[in-house]
Amino acid sequence: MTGKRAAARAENISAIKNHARLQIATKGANNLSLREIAREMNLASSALYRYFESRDQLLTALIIDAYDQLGEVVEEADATCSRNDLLSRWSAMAHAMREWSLSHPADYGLIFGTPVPGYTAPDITVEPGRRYTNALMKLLNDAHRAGFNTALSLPSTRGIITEYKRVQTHLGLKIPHDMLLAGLTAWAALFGAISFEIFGHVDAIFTHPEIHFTALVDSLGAQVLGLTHR
Amino acid sequence: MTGKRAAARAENISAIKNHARLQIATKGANNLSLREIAREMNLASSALYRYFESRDQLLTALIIDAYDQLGEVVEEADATCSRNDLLSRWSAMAHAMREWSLSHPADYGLIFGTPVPGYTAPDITVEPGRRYTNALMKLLNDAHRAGFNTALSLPSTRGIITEYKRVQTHLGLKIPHDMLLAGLTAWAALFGAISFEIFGHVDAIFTHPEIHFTALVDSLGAQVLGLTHR
DNA sequence: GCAAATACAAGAGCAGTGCTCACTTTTCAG
DNA sequence: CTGAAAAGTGAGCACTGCTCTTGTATTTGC
Repeated sequence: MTGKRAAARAENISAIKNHARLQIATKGANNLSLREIAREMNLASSALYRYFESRDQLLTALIIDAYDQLGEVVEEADATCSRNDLLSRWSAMAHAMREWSLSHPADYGLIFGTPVPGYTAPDITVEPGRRYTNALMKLLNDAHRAGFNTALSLPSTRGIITEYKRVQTHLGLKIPHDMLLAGLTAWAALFGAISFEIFGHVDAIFTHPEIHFTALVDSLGAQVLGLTHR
Repeated sequence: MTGKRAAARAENISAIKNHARLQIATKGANNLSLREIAREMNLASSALYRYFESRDQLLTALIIDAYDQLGEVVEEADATCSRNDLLSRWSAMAHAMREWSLSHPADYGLIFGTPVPGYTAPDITVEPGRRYTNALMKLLNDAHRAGFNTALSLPSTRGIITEYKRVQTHLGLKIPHDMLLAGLTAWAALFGAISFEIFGHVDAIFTHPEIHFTALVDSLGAQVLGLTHR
């Protein structure tokens, strides 16, 4: 089959993406300009449409890449830890996520920031989007199987039981509901903290955000596993 | 001073804002078009520049409005509760924030979503931006003065002590460091949860997000106040 | 009350955008 | 070697934010 051509095509696609990423990082996703990419690549603007159907499709490709990168980073961090050391695994994954986010703020904004009202992410994005969540879910499952019990208890109202049962089956989790709540809380706090930092809402508050982040992650981990801290 | 003219001006300004809000809600902040606003108002596009220097300035005005609305909603929710019922106050404020966010997703995205890289929010936005935070901070202070103690304890490393001292003075908080950590965690989890819901990251997971949200808020409140849940 | 100052509005125009289409050039397979 | 498919071109459409000049309405100082 094609040799020269396919190689050139793959190279062009990644070159376009790289230029796009740089533009998004410097001028924002709104100001991503296909024409400018074309200019930088010494190409007619219309030539780009041989590689991406539209601006939105380019963005979708970048979103998928970002999800994949994040997932890989998290999986790698998890893999470096001893399977039984659940606290370390959680901590490693959380810090890996923060560091990736800080070094790729534009990509982070792309996947966790304001979505375009009309634009519903294509189905192709859901699978890579689940990659990092799956790693966290596995950790929860492992924690349960290792015999950990969350400290907090949740009210057993009718509503929450049925709701969390659905969540369990949907996420493929077989853990007690209180642990599920603790896990979801940790998940929310993690992203809340990272988002605040990335989006510049705590610039004036912290001088060393990583110190606070470490404390936050440690206490969340201890809470999920039901350990009195230290 | 001016009578007819000033009234017309104020009316025009709010009319422009309303059109802008509608556009942002339906087509996203990126696709906000001054020309389209002008068309809808039967005005020349250049006439809008008598009211707002630029597109960015219009957005800034909307951001300030959004912060103010959010702050007001939170303050009102707080005011409906008995001063001593700290759990209810926390719960009321949290739910008020979620409900405002759900009914004003575009405004939420404007203030908590992906910022424009080059665009640093003008100083005018910081004061209204602190309004809702101040309400939460006051709650933390009141909780401390009422004698509550957070359950979790944090490691007293050199770094975190100096860092949190800075945070204390910056936020005007005189509370123990462990309570500060618990408060910041609750803050992050609250926004993480709301962001996930508004930005559509949990659409497939929850069928009744408010049920989970209630459980989340309750357990966070109990944790900050050092209560074993229920 | 009237003229001067001020605010408002209009419209043409500039440089930029995403995207399409007819067209030419390059590459690859049979 | 040839013909089809892929890649690249450039003009053009309808749109954008924003500026500048020109004309009109309103407010203000005298």
